[in-house]
Amino acid sequence: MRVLLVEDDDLIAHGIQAGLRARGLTVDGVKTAAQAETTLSAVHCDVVILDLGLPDEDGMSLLQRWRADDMALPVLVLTARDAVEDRVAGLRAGADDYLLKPFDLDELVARLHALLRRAAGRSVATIEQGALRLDPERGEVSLHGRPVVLSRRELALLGALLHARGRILSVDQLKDSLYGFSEEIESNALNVHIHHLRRKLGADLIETVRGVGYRFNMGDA
Amino acid sequence: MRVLLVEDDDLIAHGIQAGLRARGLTVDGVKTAAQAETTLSAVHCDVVILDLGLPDEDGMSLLQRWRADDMALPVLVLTARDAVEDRVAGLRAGADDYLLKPFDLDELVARLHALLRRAAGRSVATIEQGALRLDPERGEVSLHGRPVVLSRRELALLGALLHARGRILSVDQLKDSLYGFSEEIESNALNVHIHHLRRKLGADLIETVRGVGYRFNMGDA
DNA sequence: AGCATCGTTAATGCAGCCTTAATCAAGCCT
DNA sequence: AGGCTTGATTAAGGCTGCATTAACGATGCT
Repeated sequence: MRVLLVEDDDLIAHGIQAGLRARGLTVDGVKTAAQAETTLSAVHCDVVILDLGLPDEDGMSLLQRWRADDMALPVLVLTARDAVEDRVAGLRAGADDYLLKPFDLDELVARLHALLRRAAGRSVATIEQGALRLDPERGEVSLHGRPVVLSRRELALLGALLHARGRILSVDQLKDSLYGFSEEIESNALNVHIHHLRRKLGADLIETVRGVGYRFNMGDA
Repeated sequence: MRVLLVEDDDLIAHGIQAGLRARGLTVDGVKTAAQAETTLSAVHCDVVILDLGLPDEDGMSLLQRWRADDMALPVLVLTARDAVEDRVAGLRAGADDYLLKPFDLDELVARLHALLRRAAGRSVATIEQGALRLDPERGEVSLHGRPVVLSRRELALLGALLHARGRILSVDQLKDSLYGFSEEIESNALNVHIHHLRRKLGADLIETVRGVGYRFNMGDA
């Protein structure tokens, strides 16, 4: 899952990025509304975290513009102000959720996952597919009821594949989902992670489509 | 299916070509309006992807000229994101579809297939003929309900034959459909692919018309 | 600081696909 | 019937892409 973080305060931005990355989310951080727009038009993101106090444009008006343009991405608004009317105005401007600063990182993560869930049309926190169960929020996976320990990258990869619900994802698409703008990779690392996932979950769960990409095998219940 | 890609940016062009080829489409890439015209007059194509920002002539005027000349080929226009009015103008100038850059490759492929479908007068995504079913977009084939795995060339060949709806296609026509301008072949490779197709689908589906070519046998349900 | 785990890189091996080419079968002609 | 042309069949080789493994470096934990 890839998150765009729009936050001009370096300290806060850094903290959020570290926290989210540690929990397996991919984060692109930008500091201005203009950069946010550029990034969104260039890469695929799943959710936006938007601080309202930006240097170049008020976050609220940016959000309103997005919604006017039919930008459907879930947006979580961060606001320092404790004014109640800000909250109302934020939601009215099209925010899907909001959080007052200072906030608890765990709470932010929980709300992000809730937004992602809602955007995917799921009502429960876990994704089940056949004998596999994934709880993205807690980072827990089980197969046939037995817990399986996955690393950060493996979790992100499995999440992306499951999220695609059996559609084929190219290596580039998977890379987009696993690696932020600032951490591109050169090698076949993704290949290796696929291999590790297969070793832990069984070779048949992830299917190779030669010349195109990979897909999660939904075939067997 | 053969696609003419008119795009001057090497990076974008290369990405599109790789993606389309991986999905079994044949692509000829050119960089200028002049080359596009030359190519179109020389070889048969099924659809054109046209970037509006060309070095020698504005894509829009090129398109208008084509339409004035009764060029009926489906054209998908690529345009930069910010030019909303371009979209309107593009459609008015005769584009059959448009896509904003940057775009998702899957979306491009989906729209191309939609255009091809529309041009062929089909409303559904799959082609059914007797016990055979082909989904060109997903690259899936089934015979008597059982899935059959075909390679890239086999898919392209079967697609061309089905697209012709029982008309005879000469070996040269089939080659045109399978191989782009830059990848001509010398040998009887096409013969071999015909053989493989017959082995997988049954010998009677593809009929040989001696001295002329091949045709898909529509006779038997 | 030392240890452990994870992630990336890079090298190697394997498999599938495509083409080539050689041989075989079948029409067609004289 | 015999030879010639055209297509069918099969095997072999190369290429490409993916799988696999090992090693190195980074990071975090104790």
